[in-house]
Amino acid sequence: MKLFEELKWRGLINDISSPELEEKLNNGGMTFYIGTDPTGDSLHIGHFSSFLISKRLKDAGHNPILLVGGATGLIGDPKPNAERPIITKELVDHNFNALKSQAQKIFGFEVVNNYDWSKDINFIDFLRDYGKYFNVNYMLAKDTVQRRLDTGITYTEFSYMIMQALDFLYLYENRNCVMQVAGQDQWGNITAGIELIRKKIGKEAYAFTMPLLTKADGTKFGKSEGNAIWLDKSQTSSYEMYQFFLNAEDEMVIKYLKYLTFLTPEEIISIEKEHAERPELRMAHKRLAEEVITFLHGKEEYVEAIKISEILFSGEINKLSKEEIKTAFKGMPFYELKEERNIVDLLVEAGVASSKREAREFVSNGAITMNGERIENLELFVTKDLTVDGETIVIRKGKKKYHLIKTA
RNA sequence: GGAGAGAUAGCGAAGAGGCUAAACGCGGCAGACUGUAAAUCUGCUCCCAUUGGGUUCGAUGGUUCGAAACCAUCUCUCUCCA
Repeated sequence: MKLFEELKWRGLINDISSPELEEKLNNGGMTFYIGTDPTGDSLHIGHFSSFLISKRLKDAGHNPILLVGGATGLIGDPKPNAERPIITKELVDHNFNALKSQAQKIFGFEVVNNYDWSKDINFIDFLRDYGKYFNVNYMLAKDTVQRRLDTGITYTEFSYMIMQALDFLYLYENRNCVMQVAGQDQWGNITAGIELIRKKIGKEAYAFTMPLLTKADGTKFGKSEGNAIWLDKSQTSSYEMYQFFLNAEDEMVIKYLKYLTFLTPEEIISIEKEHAERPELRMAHKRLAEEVITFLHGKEEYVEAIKISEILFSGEINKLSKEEIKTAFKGMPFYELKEERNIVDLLVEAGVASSKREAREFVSNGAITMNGERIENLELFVTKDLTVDGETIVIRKGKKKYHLIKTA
């Protein structure tokens, strides 16, 4: 399978700037860029899918540049319904450095910052040298702007696409970067760039976008119990990530395999077949988790994640040895129990519940187990005698959320 | 600058003086059923509390026994006009 055909098969191509891109992609040798804004200080699973595509292109002989938007991050990409709050330069700076080091560590990409070439453009030159190439009517027609016309959009965010177009132009002229790859929501910004390059220097630039990865119900992919899945294992442990993929909806799992792994089409097709026959075994989910965790955290972490999962879901925590407990919960944050506590107070203090009211609700619902045993007594007094190994109490809320209590 | 409309809990959206801690929908969190899935059903979802209490409806003042609702001023948003 040639590169383009494979990308298409994986469902990674949403829009494409021109038909001749197919051949160019297959031939290799293009320098391209993919961008993200430093709105947070860590990469999450959403970045992962788009950065992986860069890796795929790199492996096929293209040359990726990762742009982290130190300048565009100061402006804000228009969201569908609301203006973004402006964030401080210090924060953007901090986020930039964090994302840069993560991206280099995980993917090994060259990282550039659009602040470097945007910061010195003065307003008059900007209007004379670039503003003349943007027709407001054309800008208004963009989807990102259209959607904001009745809720309002400031000049600042309206200008975002110009900044992104300037980036493309700059990289084209200075780095011979002829292609941009991004999520489908960037299409408007990208075509603004292609247009600028054509008008200002008379050159042809290319781009394609990938569909945004969603869950089966169309909502955002990459959240678990309200928390984002981060790529850094200190923020999202391998165990949590394993659980995230294992819990993925059946109807999406094959799509995720295509998006998020380097398994060959043949392998994925055979997994799909197996999954269709025995969905309850969740072979596809397990393979997905294996591929992603191994790529991000390494084989050892993956093995560890499985081990922890098996122990926790066997429900027989009280049968574990001290050593096994240690292994299972290695690296998991814990709450230190200093003195004896009523169960309700403990749940709040340990962060299991957010208020006593909620803590009572959990207990009366039967959502709380302690060392594998369901707690239903609101008056229960938690003492050292309740530890499973002399120092640890394992609290489970609901089916999947675990908390550790250690006694001093 | 002028004329209208609006601002309600995480979001959307009712409410037009006491029955309102505020309908309904979404989202979120639990429970049941399952395969640690989906769908479905049930409960919870401002804060603290065992009954009960405390703070809310853009902001600040006021009218009233009593205001999210009425009045005044202010802030912000949208639509239209020049």
